[in-house]
Amino acid sequence: MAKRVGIDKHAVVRAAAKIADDHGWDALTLARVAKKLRVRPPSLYNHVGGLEGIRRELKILALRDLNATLSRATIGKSRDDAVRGLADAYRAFVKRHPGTYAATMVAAPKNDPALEAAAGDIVETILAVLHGYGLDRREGLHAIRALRSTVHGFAALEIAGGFGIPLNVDQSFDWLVTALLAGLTAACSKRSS
Amino acid sequence: MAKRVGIDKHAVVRAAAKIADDHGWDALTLARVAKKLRVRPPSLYNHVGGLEGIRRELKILALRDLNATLSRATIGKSRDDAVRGLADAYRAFVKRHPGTYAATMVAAPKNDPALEAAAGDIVETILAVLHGYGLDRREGLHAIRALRSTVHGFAALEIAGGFGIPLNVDQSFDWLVTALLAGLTAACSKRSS
DNA sequence: ATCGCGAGACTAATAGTATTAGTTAAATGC
DNA sequence: GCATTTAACTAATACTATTAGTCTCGCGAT
Repeated sequence: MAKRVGIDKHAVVRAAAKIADDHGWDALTLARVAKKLRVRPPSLYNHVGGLEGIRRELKILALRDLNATLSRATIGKSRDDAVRGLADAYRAFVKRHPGTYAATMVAAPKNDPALEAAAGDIVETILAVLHGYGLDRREGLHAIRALRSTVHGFAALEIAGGFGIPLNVDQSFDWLVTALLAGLTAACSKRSS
Repeated sequence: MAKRVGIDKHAVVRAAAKIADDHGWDALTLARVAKKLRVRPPSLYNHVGGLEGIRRELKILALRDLNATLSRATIGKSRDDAVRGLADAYRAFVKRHPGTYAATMVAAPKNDPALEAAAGDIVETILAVLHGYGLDRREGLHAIRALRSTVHGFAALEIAGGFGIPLNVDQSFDWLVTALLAGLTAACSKRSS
């Protein structure tokens, strides 16, 4: 028999990421991953916990990659510059890796330390970006949620084809981020008054 | 044989909506819909075009229901009041009908007049709400995208369990809408200057 | 009232999915 | 060099959607 093809967990997850990005989240099946790796589907169980396991691994990978991307996009910047850099990087990541990003949105079971750590790191990254606005912790958390909601919502609608009208999408995104920055500045000045 | 159970397309779609809302979008299968209607899966093909057909019908239903909800929430209001009413109604709809709402997010094939009409109606509704700000058409379309992105993003993250930190979610939503209103007002005054 | 036919249910069969159990051979460790 | 572990396999099970073909109920026309 053909033995020791030489795959490991990392190879499985990378193959899964490529399939999800190239053909959509729904195309991510064990059969397809196995085919790409030139292996029979049951063999994958030696490396990952079935389809659910692959999705979980992919989610962790996606959160880490996203965090790395966001961190890289904000070094040396502060306040509005940093927020714009973060927003642009976030949106670019989603457009570049739609399937991988979709993995971050699937509901996950509780008590998964690796997953929670990866998610928490992103919160930390965004919190650091917002630090320059001098918001207190409570306002900062509201602002994080607002920023995530805004960018996620726009990117999600964009890749779902939700923007049918022929109007420049980059400009719309810029408009949205500008509006949010105005709100952020307003919250900032309200606090300092 | 058991004949003439008495189901029609509408009954199928309603059953599908209930399943999606109660057990999640992924639980929407032909087998499950058939079971709920006390019918064998192939019988459903007499009323809808398979699973894809059910999803399409559900998407149309969802868009119409959402539009009706949004319209109802904004009558008699204008400007910030109307936007807040719209945002609250949108979020409430998503929380009340998560599966139905998920149907609105699935990619659909082009050239589907019923679908495009339903989607266009929502754009019209939001555009009417934004009319009070005196934005030109281009700004208005940017604002629509911003508003949709914002509310969709927040609601999507909320039902996906993306807000793990113990901080009042209603307050966060209010914070976000307020920030967006600040941006909207800023865009409005910039134009009138 | 009954005949005919279409609508709407059914059964059977196919193909694709994940998953588990049990097997075998290759690579690794002593 | 031998034993053990690892990683592949095959086979089988239980889902899923879907198509084809059948049957019968009920309605409309005669």
